[in-house]
Amino acid sequence: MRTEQDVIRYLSDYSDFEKAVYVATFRIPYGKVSTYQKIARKIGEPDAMRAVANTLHNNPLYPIVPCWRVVRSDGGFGGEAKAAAERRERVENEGVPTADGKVLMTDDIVV
DNA sequence: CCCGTGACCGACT
DNA sequence: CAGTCGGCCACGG
Repeated sequence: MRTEQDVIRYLSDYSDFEKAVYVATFRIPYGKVSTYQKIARKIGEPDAMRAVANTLHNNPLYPIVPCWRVVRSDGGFGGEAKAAAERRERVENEGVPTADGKVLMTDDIVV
């Protein structure tokens, strides 16, 4: 369970949409982040950012698939407060700059 | 097939 | 600047 192929194999029972979401997220490099909207665009479903969020919420491959590296467009972390705080810590531990509980959405860290 | 749900977004009070 | 609102969408019941 390390390569992208492993991820796809594990998700064999999931929909193509879900596979695409997890694979795209799997590609986000350490120390960087992406947004629900960008992931949606990447997989060819520009208006499905909401569905992307739902999918990541049920991430069956945590922590193989780094879902915590996906944030809202404004750099904030959604979801339940406690869980959101954990994701924020993880992101900060990877060296991503934050302020006021939000990621500083600079072009050098947002993929 | 319709309906509710939700880790969203942008525009508009 | 904090809320609200309508639009969008995959998924499960």
